[in-house]
Amino acid sequence: MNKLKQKISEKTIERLSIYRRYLKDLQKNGKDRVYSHELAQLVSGTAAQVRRDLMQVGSNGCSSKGYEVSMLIDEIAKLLDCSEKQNIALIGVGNLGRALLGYFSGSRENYDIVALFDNAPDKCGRVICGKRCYSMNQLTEIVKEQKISTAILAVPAEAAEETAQNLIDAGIKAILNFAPRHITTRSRVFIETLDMTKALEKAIYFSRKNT
Amino acid sequence: MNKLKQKISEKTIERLSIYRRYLKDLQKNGKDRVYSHELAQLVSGTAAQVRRDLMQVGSNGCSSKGYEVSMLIDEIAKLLDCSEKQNIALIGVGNLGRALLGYFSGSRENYDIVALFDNAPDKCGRVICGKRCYSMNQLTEIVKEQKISTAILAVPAEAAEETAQNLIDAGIKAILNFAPRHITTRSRVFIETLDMTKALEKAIYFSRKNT
DNA sequence: TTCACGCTGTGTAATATTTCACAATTAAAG
DNA sequence: CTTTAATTGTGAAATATTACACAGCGTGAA
Repeated sequence: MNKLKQKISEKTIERLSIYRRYLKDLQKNGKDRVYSHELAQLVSGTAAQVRRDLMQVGSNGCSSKGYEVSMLIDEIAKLLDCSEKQNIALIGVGNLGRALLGYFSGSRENYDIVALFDNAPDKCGRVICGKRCYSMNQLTEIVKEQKISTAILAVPAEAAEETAQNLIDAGIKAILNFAPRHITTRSRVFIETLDMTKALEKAIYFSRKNT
Repeated sequence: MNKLKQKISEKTIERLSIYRRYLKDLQKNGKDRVYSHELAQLVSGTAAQVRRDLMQVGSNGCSSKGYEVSMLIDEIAKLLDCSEKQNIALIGVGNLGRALLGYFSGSRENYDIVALFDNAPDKCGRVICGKRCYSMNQLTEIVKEQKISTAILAVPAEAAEETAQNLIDAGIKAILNFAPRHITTRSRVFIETLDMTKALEKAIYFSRKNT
């Protein structure tokens, strides 16, 4: 029934994350069923697209009653989440880094920032927002010790590439990069860049085109 | 020569922004020519793709010498930038908002954050990082007064949709949304959502899939 | 000049992603 | 039970995006 291991596209993974967040809201509000066209609005997509996405998680929609919210959440979790909680490192504890620390701290079930890294002497050694800050030369050690799989990179642009390489060398498997640099690597590490400058310039461009 | 007004895709606009940032670096370093395959590395793309992108800005590449850096920068600016500097509003002056304010302040030539908005009484009325913070009910007034075209939305998820609607009503033409909510609207306003939670969950997912 | 090389510009092919459209299924009403 | 209305799952079409491949041109060397 479940066609095992057809690779799921990045776009679908992104949408699944969005669906799940909304489904959890629905659950909180006591709604226990949902239709594909309701989810479609969330991503400015079509109902058919939603159904295709959900098929890939082994969907269990019911004709004319839609999908069961709690089951969908479970199915998506089975796909997106690892069985054990994922440990995340935050690299760079400047203004942006601290904001991200606050943003990602709290009620996350399946991942958590467990270590900070920064070379500034006034930061490393300290505990910031409840997390210990280490210097970069402890990276490999801590990554191993805490089984950290993923890093959030919030260092200045000039330091991004070198730092990313250090992360890769330390055994990190994925990087969420906030520095305005697209990082290239020949390794199999997954790098997702959230380029805020690019996004703002794009928004400014289309502010004039969408009359 | 320049085939007027074939619509340029969002993806191309994003890449152009990235090319330009790199080109400015090259210029600073005294390099005055660049090949399409050099730019291709930046976006993990192919040389052909870069050449297609550059064609759309009216490219002027020269066989066997590549593109002239300063001319490319000018051509891209002619496409991406407006003639006058764009005024930006930042909505939500929490931790993330302040970090974004720092991030986007400084040496930007073609846009600038000129006004902050937040309803917290300890913030509105004050000047933060050199920018005045207003309360949300002054929005329409200030947007008109300062000719603000674009807003950066950094409010909590619960407030995102309502605030976005207020922005649209006030005449904003584009929104860069940092709240973890996908905002739907029937208006022609351009909305770009930078969904950090989605991005992190995606990174975590692929940290396990990329062997 | 002539040749060889390397790069651009672009038609065409290939791939990825989304949408359409409809048979099958379920629920509910009569 | 039969009919009606609504929704799912999915093949096939449509669209969007990327990559290939090569003609043509400029450059530099002989």
